[in-house]
Amino acid sequence: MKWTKTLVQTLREDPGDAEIDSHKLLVRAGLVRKVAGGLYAYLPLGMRTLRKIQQIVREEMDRAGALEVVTPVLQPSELWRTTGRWDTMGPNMFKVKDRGEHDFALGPTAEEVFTDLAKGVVSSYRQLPLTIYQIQWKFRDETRPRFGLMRSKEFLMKDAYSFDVDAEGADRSYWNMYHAYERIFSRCGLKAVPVQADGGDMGDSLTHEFHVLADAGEDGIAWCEGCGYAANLEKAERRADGAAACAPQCAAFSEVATPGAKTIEQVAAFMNLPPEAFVKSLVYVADGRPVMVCVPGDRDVNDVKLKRFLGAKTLALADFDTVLAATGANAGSVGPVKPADASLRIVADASLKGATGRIVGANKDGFHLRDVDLARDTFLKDGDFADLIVVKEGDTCPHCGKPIVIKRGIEVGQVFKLGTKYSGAFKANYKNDRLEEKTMIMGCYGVGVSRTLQAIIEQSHDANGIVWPAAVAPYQVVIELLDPADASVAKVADDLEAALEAAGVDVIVDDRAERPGVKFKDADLIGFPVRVVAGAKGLANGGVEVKRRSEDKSMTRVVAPEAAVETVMSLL
RNA sequence: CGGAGCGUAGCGCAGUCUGGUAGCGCGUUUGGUUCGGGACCAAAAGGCCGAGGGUUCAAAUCCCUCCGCUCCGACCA
Repeated sequence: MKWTKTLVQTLREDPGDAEIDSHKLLVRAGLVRKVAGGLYAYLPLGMRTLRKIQQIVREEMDRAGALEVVTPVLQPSELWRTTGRWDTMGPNMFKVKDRGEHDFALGPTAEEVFTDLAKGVVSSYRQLPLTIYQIQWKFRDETRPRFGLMRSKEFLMKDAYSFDVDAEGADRSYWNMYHAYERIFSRCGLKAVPVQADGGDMGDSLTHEFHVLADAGEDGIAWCEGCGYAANLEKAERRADGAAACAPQCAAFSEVATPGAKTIEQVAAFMNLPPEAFVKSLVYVADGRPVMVCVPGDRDVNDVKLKRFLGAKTLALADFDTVLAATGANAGSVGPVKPADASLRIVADASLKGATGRIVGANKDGFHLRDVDLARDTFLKDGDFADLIVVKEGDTCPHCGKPIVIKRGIEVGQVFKLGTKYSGAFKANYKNDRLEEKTMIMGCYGVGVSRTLQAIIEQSHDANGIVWPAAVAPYQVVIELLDPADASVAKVADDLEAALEAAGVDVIVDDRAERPGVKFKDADLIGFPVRVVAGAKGLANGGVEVKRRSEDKSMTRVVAPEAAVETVMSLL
């Protein structure tokens, strides 16, 4: 391909609305252009890379035995009502009506469609196990699209769904996809790590997210250098060491006036004590009933863990009136000792078990209690303690006891055991060999294709631009034809282009009448993995110059034009 | 959905406070000189100043309404 025959428009300056490097580079290198907030057009270079990632995904899915299909973007509301998600997905889903006032969704995912499809197509155990997938555009009405393709309203996603006769089969399907994902990301030149994640509405289901570690990542990941434990912060556990008792014996609790001090920070400053000396008490409403949660003063409640522990369907912080009614005080002065509502359920983080000598809210505005012994002064029982806080850097790894570090990650894929949540709702059954009706066991598996494109850039760039892994580069090789007007030099470039194309290499020839500096800058910005320079001066000095994008200029190899193909191939 | 900021040429921005008829850099086009890491000179094209309404002799500029975008937070398969 000749540069002048395709459409490459690079920008010298960063786009004003881009925040992170990969977003800036996507636009500057001419891969995408914004159409509107969260909506992007892919230009030829971006399209080529997107297709290469798709192709890798497709090949690995096929290799794993999954079958490609495609289902409509536009999905009838009936399917979503079957699982109740028409309502529970809420405003995240784009909803539209046809002229007959029938409701449709622009698919944000496709569990319903695929389950319904499998129900219609599968009737016998002989057809199972089955994994089907598609690569299709998905739509989410994001509250805040940001970071370019990372969080957009429309994105390309590969979603796969497995159907099995039993739990063991579902397990095999799960790990089959898990390993396919390892291959996909590895072939994309990405270091993606599987981390344990929360199953959301799916209960204790096994699920892993694949994350590309990057400072720009939106998810926090707890990471143990000791044993390799990796978990999304929503899920991450810690080993809670028992609280130390005060010595030799605790005084009875007493009231302290703390006028105007609402937050732990304020009370801690007022009493001149560290936040750890306090117990932070928050009132939530779980399935319509208020619940108080106690955590150490310097820690945050993990809503996901709390929701799971309470077995609640809905969970949110209580409003001020509810807090007042439950405790007798306004937020900022509430605590687990004698709340106004004596039947208020109280739970506490495991690290508070045995805690003594703590300061808690007095359930009376402007007052706190000191020297509180949780066992002595509250009705907390052993069963009310659980791991309920967000893991922090330095916490103890639950498996090996080493300290945990916190990293940031970009989620590029997730594998998920669904069980019978969807197949049950749709009565997606099959007949076993004894003519019994059985429900299929499902799993679902997603890869964010467009997001992966950006994650690759985020993980592989330098000050000059993108450094594409060869497998996903828009072109693997750029030939810098420095003297396009010189017929003999142009012929060298043409011959090399033809020879490389014959060898199956994607190559672009920069045949623009630009100065060399401009061409080099653009080549670095776009990040073609291998660069060949064909110039009159170089040819007079022995041949063409070959180097990798990732290499310093000093690594440049000068080779005779006839030998260039071999050199290039060895560098890819 | 709360808080903050911004909408002026394809891109990045100034001009707005203090109203007087539109500017800079990059990019684009033409000509010339250059030519191995984003050259220089000359000329040119390109704007309903986000939209609508109001004030005024006069509005990019002041006032009102709406829309869009970005950031922080909340939320998030």
